[in-house]
Formats: sequence, C-alpha cells, structure tokens
Amino acid sequence: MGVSKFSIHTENINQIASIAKVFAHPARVAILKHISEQEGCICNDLVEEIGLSQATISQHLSVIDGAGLLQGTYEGKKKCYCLNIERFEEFQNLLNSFFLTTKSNCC
Amino acid sequence: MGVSKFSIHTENINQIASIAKVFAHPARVAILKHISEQEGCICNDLVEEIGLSQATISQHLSVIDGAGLLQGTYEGKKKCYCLNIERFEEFQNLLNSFFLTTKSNCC
DNA sequence: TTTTATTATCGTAATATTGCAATATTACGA
DNA sequence: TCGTAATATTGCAATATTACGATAATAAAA
Repeated sequence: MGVSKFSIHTENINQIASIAKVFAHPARVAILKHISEQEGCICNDLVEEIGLSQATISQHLSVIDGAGLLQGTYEGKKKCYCLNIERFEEFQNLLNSFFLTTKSNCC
Repeated sequence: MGVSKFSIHTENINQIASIAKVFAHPARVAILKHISEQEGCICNDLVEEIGLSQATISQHLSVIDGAGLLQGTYEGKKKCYCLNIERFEEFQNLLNSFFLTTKSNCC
C-alpha cells in the first residue's frame, strides 16, 4: 500500500501529522534554520551551505512553501526567502497544544 | 535515491527531524492521543478505536516505542502501553527550542 | 498440556519520498 | 534581442513507508 489513511482520523490529528511532516526531514530543518539565521533572508546559498543539489533544495523549499511557512520576494534575479513568522507560530502553537493536552490526559 | 542524507547535517538538526518523524503520521498521533486519554493505558483497543489492522497498529507502536515514548507493562495477557512523560516532555522542549531560536533569528 | 486471547513479526504489494541530472523558466543586464 | 545567472520543473532510479494477511510468539486459563 504505502498510502496513509487520512480519512479515518479527525481533522486535528491530520493537521498535527501534516505539520510534523514538514519538519520530518533534516534538509528542511536545516533550510529553515539557515533562512532564519541569515540577515534579510537568503537564496541559493542554501545549496552551498547545505550540500545538496540545487534541484533537491528547490524541491524541499517547495514543500516548506506549500505549508505556508515562506514568504519569497524577488531581489533582482535572486529570489529571497523569508520565514512567515505568523504561520510558523501557528505551527508552534498547534504542536504545543497537542503536547499539553496529551500530557495532561495521561495515566 | 530515497535515502535521506543525515551525515551532512548537525546532530541537533537530525534530532529535530527524527522527533518530528514520529508525529508525522496521523495513526501515530491518534495512538498517542488514545493512549493518553485512557485511564491507565490501553492495548488492542487501539485497533478498534483507530480502524487499522492489528499488524499496522503494532508496527506504528514500535515506531513510537523506538523513539522511547512508551512504557509497556504486561497485565495478564494484555500489554498495556503508557506514555513516557519524561521523554515526551523532552521532545516537546527540543521542538520548542527549535521554534524559539528559529523565530528569534529571523529577518 | 492444550486452548485461547493478545501482541509481534514476516513477507509482500502499493505508494511515497529523496536525490540528482537535464532541461525549462524567469529576470536582469549588455 | 541575446546571453547569463538564479530558480523551478521534469523524469528517472533508489530507497522508505504504509498497510495487511499469515504466521509466530507469549502468557494466562481450561
């Protein structure tokens, strides 16, 4: 199979899983860290910084972007990515409330 | 390929990704929620509750267990799982510091 | 000891993910 | 307009994940 069964779970459960999936690959975690560390965002430095091919980095970027975590603006030829802090905090809060409620309901 | 390149990343980055991976599937999120909601843990109720086969649930349980998030004790024939709160909180803290440092370093 | 209930593991099929080379696209400058 | 730099997309190949039936292993009860 290989297909995750989403339909059998609640909306909240699927949401938590989708959020976690974004962070479930080291390249994407590294990209987010690098983007945030850079003053004013970065671009294809990620390829050199992280050591994966341009195609692969671009692919990971689109996953992160698809989750709504990025704001990209063009500066000349270069596209500069920046973290969408509101969305990022939303993710943080959703994960945190999962942790909190799970913890407090436990045996 | 299909192989994630872990060796090119820092320990901390790989750690965040590994933690997120545990929560990156709705069945595992559902399992954790059910386990925590039940007074005193549960066992194969998960199969009925969640609607996946016993083999699949057992597989997901071993992923969660492999991350150190479970404490299993036998009560007669039944094996009752319980959340390892210390480890769970460790995960929460690691993720939270990732969120915090990423956020505060951002442009 | 045999049966029964519960959980784990194995084998396998279907699908997803990861990574890269090659190629397209985009936007600027000459 | 053409060339060039930067990024995105496409098309694989390799590997991982998910799911389940079948089968083992385990532990209590008959």
